[in-house]
Amino acid sequence: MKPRLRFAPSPSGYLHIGGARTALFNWLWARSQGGTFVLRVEDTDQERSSLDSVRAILDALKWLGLDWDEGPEVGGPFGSYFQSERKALYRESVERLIREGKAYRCYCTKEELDRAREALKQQNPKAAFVYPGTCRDRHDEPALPHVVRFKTPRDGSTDFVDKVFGAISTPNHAQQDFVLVRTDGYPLYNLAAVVDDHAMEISLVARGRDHIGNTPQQVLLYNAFGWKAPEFAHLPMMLNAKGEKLSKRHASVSVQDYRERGFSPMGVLNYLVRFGWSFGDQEIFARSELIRVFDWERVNKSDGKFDEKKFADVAFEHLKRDDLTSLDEYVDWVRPFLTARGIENPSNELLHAAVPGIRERARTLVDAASDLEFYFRATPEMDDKARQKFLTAESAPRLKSLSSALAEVTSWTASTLEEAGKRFAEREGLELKHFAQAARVALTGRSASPPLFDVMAVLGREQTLARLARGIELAGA
RNA sequence: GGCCCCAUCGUCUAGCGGUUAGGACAUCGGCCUCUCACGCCGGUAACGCGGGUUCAAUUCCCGCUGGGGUCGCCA
Repeated sequence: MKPRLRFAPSPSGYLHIGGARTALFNWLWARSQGGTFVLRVEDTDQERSSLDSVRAILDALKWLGLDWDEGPEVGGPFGSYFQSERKALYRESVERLIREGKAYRCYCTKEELDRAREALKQQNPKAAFVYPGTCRDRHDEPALPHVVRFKTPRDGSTDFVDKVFGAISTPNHAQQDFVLVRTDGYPLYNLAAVVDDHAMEISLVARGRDHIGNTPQQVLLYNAFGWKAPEFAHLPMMLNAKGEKLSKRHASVSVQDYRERGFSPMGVLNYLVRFGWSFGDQEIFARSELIRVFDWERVNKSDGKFDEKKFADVAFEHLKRDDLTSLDEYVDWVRPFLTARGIENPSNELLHAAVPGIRERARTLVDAASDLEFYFRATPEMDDKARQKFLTAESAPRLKSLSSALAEVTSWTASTLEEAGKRFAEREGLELKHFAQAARVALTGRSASPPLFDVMAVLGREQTLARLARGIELAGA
């Protein structure tokens, strides 16, 4: 049997980096097994769900390349893939439970319960409020406003085997009569997830460890319905540097943030996959390789702390290596970042020529755009400090003779230019370092750039000589 | 507090009874060099504690300690 997996985000914000990791693990397993990856939108909370969030989450998943076989936009045999459109199914299911005495209507109001919860908290801040079962055996009056609660068995235990954590057993007395349906008729997470996972024939549910506590409740539901529960795999949590739940207070937590910061999709995925999963000493993976080697055996149990430095390094590795990011991809990806810097329609040819020289020094696409900018401005922006330090009166005559020497070069390539430069240096009794920085500032406006003769080769004869001329002017003044 | 779970360098991790406890990031030196990077070489740095089991425990078991999750008409 080919596995069916799902990612079931609730559309109440952007795609969280932890959510992206959950999606990734599900996707990887589906892809590696020739299974199906389902995307289901859990929008049963009318208050918090929004279409904008749906849009943002789909966009982020697409950007990451986590494509889904069934779900929004693509449809599938088990639709709708929006829970808000599946109310009838939940209603039917829960009515059956009530009929069979496995669930009951509860007429306690939220206000009453909140008050009780509050009162208990006053008495004992650490005590947890447990619904006392007031309506368990109350006379049923379906016309009155009510929620529906599950009639949790008072004794025994609920067990399941987790693919990551192994056997987990929870005594039923530790559970309470949890709510299945709200007063407004909308189902709650546990009910909707179970009904849908069953209806959509999900065979393995992989999600964050913060869900491990309601797995027993879901297993209870599967049993009550007489359905076979799927397999479960819980992933260790991603914590912030202090070991707390990851929040935007301490780091960027949305996928969109990393996209905007100029990380590549695989850079993001690679960091995420190594968080809680390992493959010997290997740190860097291409997408296809990941699909080939991913498995649950190597998923860790212990939580980890999110490390932006490591993340940045992994992302850089992907941008740097052309076996991981092709030149064409790089050019496509960096283009919007150049546009953001005011460079309209950067030439494809120039980009292809210039990118190889900057990719090993630009840690992100944002840096890359910054490093590339001078190529696209006939008069590059001058860094004042660089100019004062290197475009000195002493440098002017040197640049002048260098310029003349270069003007003689007939075949304008990095190696012929370098030869010409070295011959020039020898003739003048100079070393490269005596004029390289001045030339660099003239050509790029900065004191740091790719190797001088590479820059000249990319710039071309005309631009090189024009920029040197301007540098000489600035230096001579 | 109840219930559940976890425990190797600062961080991510390898290790699945016998290793000089390995790699990566970070950090600190150095090399390379026309700058900045990349790259290369090297250093500092970990098995939480206490009991068992065993000829032998980082590894298996128990306890402790520490950490995390959860206890909603959120998901």
